[in-house]
Amino acid sequence: MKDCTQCIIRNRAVCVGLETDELAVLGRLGRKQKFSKGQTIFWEGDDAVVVANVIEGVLKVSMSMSDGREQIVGIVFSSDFIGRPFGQQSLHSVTALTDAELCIFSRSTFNNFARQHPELEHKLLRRTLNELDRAHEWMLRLGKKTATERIATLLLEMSVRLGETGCTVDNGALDAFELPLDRQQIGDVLGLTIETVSRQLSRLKADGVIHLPDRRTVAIRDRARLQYLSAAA
Amino acid sequence: MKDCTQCIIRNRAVCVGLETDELAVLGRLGRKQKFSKGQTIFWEGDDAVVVANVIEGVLKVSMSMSDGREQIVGIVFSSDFIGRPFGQQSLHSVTALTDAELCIFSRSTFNNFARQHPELEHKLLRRTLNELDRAHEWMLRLGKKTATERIATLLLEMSVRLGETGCTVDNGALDAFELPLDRQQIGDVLGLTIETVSRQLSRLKADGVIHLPDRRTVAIRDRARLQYLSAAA
DNA sequence: CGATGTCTTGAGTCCCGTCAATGCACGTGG
DNA sequence: CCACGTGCATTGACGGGACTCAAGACATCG
Repeated sequence: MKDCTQCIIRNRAVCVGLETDELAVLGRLGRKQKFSKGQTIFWEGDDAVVVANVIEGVLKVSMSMSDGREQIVGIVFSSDFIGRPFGQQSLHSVTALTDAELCIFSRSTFNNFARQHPELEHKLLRRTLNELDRAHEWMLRLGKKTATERIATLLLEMSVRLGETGCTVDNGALDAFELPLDRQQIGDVLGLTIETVSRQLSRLKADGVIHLPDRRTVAIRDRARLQYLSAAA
Repeated sequence: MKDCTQCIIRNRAVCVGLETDELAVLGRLGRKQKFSKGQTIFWEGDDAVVVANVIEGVLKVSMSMSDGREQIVGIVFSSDFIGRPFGQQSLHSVTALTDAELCIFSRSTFNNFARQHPELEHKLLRRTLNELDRAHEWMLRLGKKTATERIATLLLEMSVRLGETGCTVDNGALDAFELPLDRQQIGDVLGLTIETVSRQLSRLKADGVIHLPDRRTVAIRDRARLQYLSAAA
């Protein structure tokens, strides 16, 4: 990596707040790498050898059971951080849902650098606390919500998070967007089967709440109603 | 707080690693406070004004929806940390499941102290990462597991975590323990109704996997089978 | 134009939720 | 000591929402 100061996620990733010279050091420790849609960055159970910043793209974080059931426990976007610093094994896999570009560090290298740069650890802490909040909200969804509520909640969240991925901070929720997930993956996020997902989406479409121009595209036609259906806490 | 060096969670809480003099400063910033079973430390939606270490007791971390549905998103034990540093609002409530004693700090005071003590922030980061791992495992449970699997998993986890609460690190899983949760709360952890919980427990008892001497006590008679039923990932 | 993978739709089933009654432990007061 | 009330927990009957199984529609690509 030649010049982190020009990085498009410079102001949003964990590296924000580092001095120019520190950034230069960090830059020399990492490398950029591209992954294509469907590629897995690392597997559940692997020794957690790498951590990374997401420069571009959308990736899923997932866990699975021995019989093959899979749960997606997180979706990460541009400027998010992946991997498990200060740990031995990663409990989850990370897979690219779209073509993606990452800024990769070996875990031990990153650990060492982080321990010498409290500002970086602080940013990482804040980020992890936010992730924990989000995980808790997902647990509420999975534990207590109906299929319709789950779908509505996910659509709203995707419209917000996909809207955030631009460089500015304050661009609002999108009314139309392309889902980076197929039906199976939506099911794996929400704890539903592919058929239930499909039926729920069809119903929302029939009710005029959303429009589905093609398999991957969602257009929100009645955001207020979708919000109501999501039973927002 | 007079003397943190004598604290029973001295070697397990986030304060581990602080020098004696730093510990003395931190000690003056906090105060010990007792809560009785059922008392709520802070509410979801409140301004997050306090954070705390759990000295003694078991507490639940929960979120709820406007219509009253409640999901327990975490259970915390002795030496765990509660509250939301570096945030404005707490997204969850924390309530004592047993009589408990906490070491409480105002959030802003703690934030300031933490920012000046990277070692403390580091410990907090590790702890938060562990919590995130645990949250992910819970998501897998809630999203993909059957009622039987969820109950079995919870019983095993409780047997382990209740076994850890002693001062030494390496005491193993307990074969008999008192649940700090009533049936409703078990349901709120697992995303099940009270009746389903009851039926599942009765069935495990009838099958000889566990024994239920009284409402709150669980004795594991066949751990291997319980492990099998939990469909451990 | 088939071949393939993904999505949708339908029919039937089952697990869990709902509603309701009963059981059990504990406490209080007659 | 027993009658009674209260709070949980258990158990049963029933219904519904999501899963399962299976077929059909649709798009993409060779």
